[in-house]
Amino acid sequence: MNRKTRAAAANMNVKVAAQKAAPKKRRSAKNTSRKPLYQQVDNIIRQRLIDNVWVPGDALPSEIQLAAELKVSQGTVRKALNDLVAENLLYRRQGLGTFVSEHTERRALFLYFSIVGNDGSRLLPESKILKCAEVRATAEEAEKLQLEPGEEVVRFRRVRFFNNVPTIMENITLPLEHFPGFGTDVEPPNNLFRFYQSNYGITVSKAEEHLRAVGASTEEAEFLGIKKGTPLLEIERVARILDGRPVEIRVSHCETSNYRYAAERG
Amino acid sequence: MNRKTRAAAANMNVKVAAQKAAPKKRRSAKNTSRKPLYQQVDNIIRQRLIDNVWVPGDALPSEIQLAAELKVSQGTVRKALNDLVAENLLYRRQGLGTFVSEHTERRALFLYFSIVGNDGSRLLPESKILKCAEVRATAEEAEKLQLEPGEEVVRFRRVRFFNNVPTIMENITLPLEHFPGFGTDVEPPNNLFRFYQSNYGITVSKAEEHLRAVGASTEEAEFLGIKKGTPLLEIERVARILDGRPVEIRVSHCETSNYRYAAERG
DNA sequence: CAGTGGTCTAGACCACGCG
DNA sequence: GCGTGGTCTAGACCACTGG
Repeated sequence: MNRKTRAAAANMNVKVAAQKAAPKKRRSAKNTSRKPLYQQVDNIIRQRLIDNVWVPGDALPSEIQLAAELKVSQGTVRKALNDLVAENLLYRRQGLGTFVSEHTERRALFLYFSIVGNDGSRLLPESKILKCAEVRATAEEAEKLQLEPGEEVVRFRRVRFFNNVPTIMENITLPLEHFPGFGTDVEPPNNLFRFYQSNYGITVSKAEEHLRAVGASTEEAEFLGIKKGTPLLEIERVARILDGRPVEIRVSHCETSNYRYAAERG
Repeated sequence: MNRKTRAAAANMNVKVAAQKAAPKKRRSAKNTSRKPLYQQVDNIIRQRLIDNVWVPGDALPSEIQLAAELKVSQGTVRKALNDLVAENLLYRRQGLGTFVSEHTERRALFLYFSIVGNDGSRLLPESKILKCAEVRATAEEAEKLQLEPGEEVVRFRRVRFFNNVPTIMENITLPLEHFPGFGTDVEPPNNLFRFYQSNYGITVSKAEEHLRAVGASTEEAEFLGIKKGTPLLEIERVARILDGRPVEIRVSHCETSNYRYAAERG
């Protein structure tokens, strides 16, 4: 349902910091704040993304318009925008404009799903939810989600399939505060990040993953059709929104005889 | 021993592509090649790094000097340099200059070693080599190292310790062609990438990693003090040099009850 | 065609590191 | 003080997109 609380915004005091060069004349006041102009511009735009002044899919004003509004040169705006593009928050298309990134299927697949076939092929799994409940956060969950101990969370478990072969067992924990009605009012779909975005206005922008090897539990062995104790790849992920606040914990156990977790370094 | 074959270089025909604007006058020939100027500059610098015209630790000429040499504006050189900095090939220090990146302990730790403690702490393991031999590449090794099947490689096995606790078992394979005398003339040290760089002029610049869960072999169980079949985290890594050619395969099996593999996404 | 981002230039001043 | 990279501006032209 609903979407974007779209802040009242845009009535903010524009004017970035201080004045720049009057190329041939005297210098006047210097940059009063400490940060470079383009970082201030970056922060203003970033804050507008956080405040949903512009939501995923929207086009931003053109460089020239932003430059005029913020009283800086086009080049300074460009640098700020390019930094945001490098962070995957925006993308630009020549001749069209600058847009807020969305969690498309493709984006989810390449940016937040690291499991590939043994040959390197990428495919998105299907999902089946096993159970779902509103419960109190454990101490560990509360710490990772920056909640008070005992605060309410939604916790659910699902199994994921590649070509109808069960391969991954997942536990997902969400702070109930940010996801009212989750799992009771509506059935969560396969692509959760897009769901968070379209239904709760919550855009995941980065995540940390920690991996280890564990043995399959009795339940996992049953679902995955393997022996108890079979080595599984555990991926624990904490996903964060634009301002860095954590909004999801996901612990996945993957059967890796036919799949791999892929990463690049350097 | 030795280092840098430092190409004869620098006698190359400078002059990037075509001529730029004479701001107020007529336009002349356009950019004859297809690529943007700054990419051509990037490629020239990149090639000089590949050719060891500049070796790790060296300072590059200043932006102004490069701009003059290549007949482009300082801004164009700057963009090319910043792109290379973003790839970790160079680094810049205000007031000092632009330098070629080295494989320092710190760089190795943060860029190419992903194992952290359960609390997120980073520490470098010690190593003990178990065996080392020059052998023929298997079909799989040959394919991953882009060699002809049966070509000679150096293969060695080592165990790695955190605080004297054996935690990781590794198999490493190198093409003998690039590493003459490896493991016979000299004992390979703990930090291999720096060793490759200082002794063979080979700089690893990126790597792909593939992870899965496996059970400990009899030998691994013995060395790591665990039961056979205990789940271990397998990290298979192919390391590449500047021009993309693979130079090392490393397969690590990590005992992850006290350690994690850490990654960031997004 | 007008409007967008992409490239390129020229030149100014700032901040830093070192002698 | 001088040379380095870092920031910022102004303005030109190119390349792509859409109506």
